Amino acid sequence: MQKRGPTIQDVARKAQVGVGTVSRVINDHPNVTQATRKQVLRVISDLGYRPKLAAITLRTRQTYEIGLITDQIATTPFAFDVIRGAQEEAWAHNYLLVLVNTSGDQNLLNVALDRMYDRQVHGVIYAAMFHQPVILPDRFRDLPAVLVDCYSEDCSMPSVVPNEVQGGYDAVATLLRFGHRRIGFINYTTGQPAVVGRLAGYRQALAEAGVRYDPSLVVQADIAAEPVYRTTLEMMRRPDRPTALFCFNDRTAMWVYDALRDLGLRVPDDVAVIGFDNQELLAANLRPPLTTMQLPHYEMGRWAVNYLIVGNPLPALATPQIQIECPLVWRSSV
Amino acid sequence: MQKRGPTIQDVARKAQVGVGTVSRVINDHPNVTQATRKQVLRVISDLGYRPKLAAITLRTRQTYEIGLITDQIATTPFAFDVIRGAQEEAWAHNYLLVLVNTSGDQNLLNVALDRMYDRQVHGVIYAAMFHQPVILPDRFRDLPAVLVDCYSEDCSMPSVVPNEVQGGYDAVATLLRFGHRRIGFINYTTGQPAVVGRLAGYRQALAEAGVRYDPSLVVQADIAAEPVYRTTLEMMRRPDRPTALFCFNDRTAMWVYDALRDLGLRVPDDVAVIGFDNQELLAANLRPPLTTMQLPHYEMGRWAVNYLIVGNPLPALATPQIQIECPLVWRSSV
DNA sequence: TTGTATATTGGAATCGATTCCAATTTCTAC
DNA sequence: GTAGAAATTGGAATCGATTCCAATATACAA
Repeated sequence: MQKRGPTIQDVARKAQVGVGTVSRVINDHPNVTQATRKQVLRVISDLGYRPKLAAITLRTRQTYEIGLITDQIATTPFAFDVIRGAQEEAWAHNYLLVLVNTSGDQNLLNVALDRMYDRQVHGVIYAAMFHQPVILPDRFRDLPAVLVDCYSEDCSMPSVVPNEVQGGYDAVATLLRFGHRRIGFINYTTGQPAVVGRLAGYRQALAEAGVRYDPSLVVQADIAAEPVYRTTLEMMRRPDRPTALFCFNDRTAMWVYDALRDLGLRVPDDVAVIGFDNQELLAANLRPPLTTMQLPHYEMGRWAVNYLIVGNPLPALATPQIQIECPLVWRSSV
Repeated sequence: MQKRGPTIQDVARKAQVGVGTVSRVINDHPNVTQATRKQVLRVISDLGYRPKLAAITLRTRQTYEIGLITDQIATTPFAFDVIRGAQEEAWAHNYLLVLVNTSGDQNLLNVALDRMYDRQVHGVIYAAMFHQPVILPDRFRDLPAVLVDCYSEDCSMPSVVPNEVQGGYDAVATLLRFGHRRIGFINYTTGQPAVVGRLAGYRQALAEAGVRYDPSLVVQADIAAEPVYRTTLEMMRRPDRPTALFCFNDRTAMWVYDALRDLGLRVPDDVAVIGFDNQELLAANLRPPLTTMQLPHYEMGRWAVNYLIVGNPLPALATPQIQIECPLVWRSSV
């Protein structure tokens, strides 16, 4: 319920020109003399006139908004970085972000898409909570859309995901560079891309360094305090225990820290530890602060928005499937 | 760049009725016979017609959107819970959330407000990163607005913040109920509402339980690993060391855990620990999981949106200054 | 000076809904 | 069967911008 505010008609009348002229001034179109332009601008600022987006949209079908649909709120604050990246990129283009969370409910997702459609958003981003394949309703075809941290297996939609292989590779390569040869990998149990990708990176780094792959150094554990704690104890009590541990994520590393401390092993002197995700809250606050691989949520958010607004940077691929690097974040656990 | 999509005119023509009648059907207005209603609905679904929001807005000035402006992205994922709460409440009312982050830049804030104004949003929420007084540009008066996790000192704008006193009180009361009499409080160094409020709660709980207030049990430390670690060591090496520790936040508690472990003290058997904030990522994953007071970010987000949409629940107060309780989250550190 | 090309300008038509009023139909009571 | 009230219905006006076309003003060349 806002008060009405002046319209372009009011400006035109007060400036004694036609509405067309005012419009030309506002939109920096040619064919306006300096004199009239100045005159019109003065009236605009006198009146505090601001064009109403609804009217512009009706005429031009431009909404200057991007819809962001997130599938689920995990306890992890990942979604937030995607939102942040998307918002900043949108802002840089004079767009705004419109948010919906579907809590993983397929019906809600359809309703959300309808809403986006009704608003004539410029495009929609669908962001998953962790890197995974997804199956999406056909409704998505009616709108320009990009997938973030997920992908459709038939590659029918543009997507942007982290480069898990490179992340695993760089993590392990870093440990190798520090002279470690026996590197334990505490992986997660599922078959999701993060799990298989990082393992592939691990093996590739080993291979390139000429270190034989020892399957007994790779274990799988549920991501929970006790399983990880126990698994770590077991692995580190072996006579041929590793000198470095690559952890599936930062939470895992946190429990690994606990186990190591209880074994009297010091990080990084006795054992080097490297994590994954770069969850600031954990990684930066552990003692010692955790060296880890950063998931590029922020960059994925930016990329998606940029793709929707400025278009495909790789015109060769109709529906690009992008992977973004996971950079190393250096702290002091290696 | 969407394809045009059918309009209300198309529906009217195909259903052989006037546009007014179609509008009446869509909006469930009276004075339409069952027969025509059914007929119109059939055409609507045949055509896949959906009313375009821009046109509705132009006519009715209703946008069904709420703007959410956040001041700064801290490392803490608090903002996210506010967003989540606001989004869910908005969705429940058929509204959508529009996001902007200003990174604490006052200029950006003004631009953001202009954008919200141009969009004729129904109302705006300004959310701070931690509980604090704020000074805001006058531009805010032009739009219905609510402050979240902050307030204007002259009480000129409605606001909703956590009840710090109650939080501190309940935390300490809980420890007292478990028989603790010497309760240490590791507070933060600033004079922000959280610091003074929780201390007031601490003292009030003690007083009500008839326990004398011992200033030497209250210390202030910067929120960083080493200061907290050292402070904890000092306090716990005293002969009259406390049997329970109330920590300013969960990160603090995490470092307190470290210090206690290094002193050979066990949680909760030797020392009870209670935190504040309920940052899931930390509190739930510590060993043992941390009992803590929850900051009501989600609820504040909801409250703010609800206030903007359905209006003031306390008509007695023109600009309500709401405090929301911080509930205890029970885990196993007490 | 005059004719032509070019630069400004005003204002009607348009986007797609809602809303209101007048016209028509249906219902009620006698 | 008919007057009067009540229920439907169609469609013009409206919201506030952009855009296009015709009208006017100005510049330029011969």
